[in-house]
Amino acid sequence: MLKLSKSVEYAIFAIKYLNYNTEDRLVSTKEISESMKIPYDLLAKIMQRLVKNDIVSSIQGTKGGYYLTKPPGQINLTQIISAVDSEIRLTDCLFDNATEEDCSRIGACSLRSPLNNLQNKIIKLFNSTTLEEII
Amino acid sequence: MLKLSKSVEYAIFAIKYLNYNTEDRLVSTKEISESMKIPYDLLAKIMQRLVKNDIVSSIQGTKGGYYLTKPPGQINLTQIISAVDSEIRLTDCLFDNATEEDCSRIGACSLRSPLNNLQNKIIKLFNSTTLEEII
DNA sequence: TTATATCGGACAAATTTAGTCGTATATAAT
DNA sequence: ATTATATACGACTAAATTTGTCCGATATAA
Ligand code: SF4
Ligand code: SF4
Repeated sequence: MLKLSKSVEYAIFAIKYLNYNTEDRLVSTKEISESMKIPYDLLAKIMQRLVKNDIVSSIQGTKGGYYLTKPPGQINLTQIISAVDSEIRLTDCLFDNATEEDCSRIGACSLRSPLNNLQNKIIKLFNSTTLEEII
Repeated sequence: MLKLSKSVEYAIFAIKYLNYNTEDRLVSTKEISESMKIPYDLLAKIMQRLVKNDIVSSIQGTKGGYYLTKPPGQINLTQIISAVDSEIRLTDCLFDNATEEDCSRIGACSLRSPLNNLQNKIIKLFNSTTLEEII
């Protein structure tokens, strides 16, 4: 269906919230969850993935929370999708070292190369779409 | 996951096959199915949708089958996705006359407009990607 | 009349996404 | 030390979507 996942939308909302609230304090998942009306447990996992991908940073413990690792202008859509969902793959074969396990047609498929070009264009578009424009 | 559906891939394979085999004869679903190794019943439905969207034309009955309505250069990815899957919608709200039924945030969502711009760019990219390049 | 084809919708299986739950760990405050 | 509040992590369930199947109807050439 070629849709952004809810998780990606939630991640964008969270980053937006952090961007407006990270002056000298940390923001908790609970605060974002309540303020943006995002299911707490789901958002918690999303935040962890954003941390793992160095988009936000975290401090554990009481009074802990999150803050943006870098300004929104340095965060792009590809990074968020990769962090929160998975790598962008327009088809089952469009990544390095794909084998017949991934798609049995892979050896003789005439679509693979042109679709790879298309995927590169999409990734390029998403690379150039920063959170600054979306927020 | 931002992926092309199998149905879209199958549709492209079918169009490719038609393009190479529609000199003075009709091609049946069975022939495409066997030649391209696509599940017959699924392909049959895909062909019907392509007909409905005027991408291919059909003749019923014995010796019936399909042929391309227009040359591959005049068929683009947006048309195929719309025909075979559904309209491209990057989020639940990104179409004309979306209401709160579609997304409760719709009234006050700051993401909607920028994501709409992004969707337009994707559609533009897909519009400019003709089957001639993919085939 | 028969064989072969498209047409159309209902159905089922498989996969993916969305959301939930339980537990462990970290840390500030009491 | 204990408590309260926070992140971290993984397993699990539920919902939605995609993929594939089945059945009956209609069309038409032989
Ligand atoms: S090899 Fe061809 S059929 Fe298989 S996933 Fe890639 S593009 Fe699709
Ligand atoms: S209104 Fe906002 S939250 Fe709702 S679907 Fe559109 S972009 Fe997403």
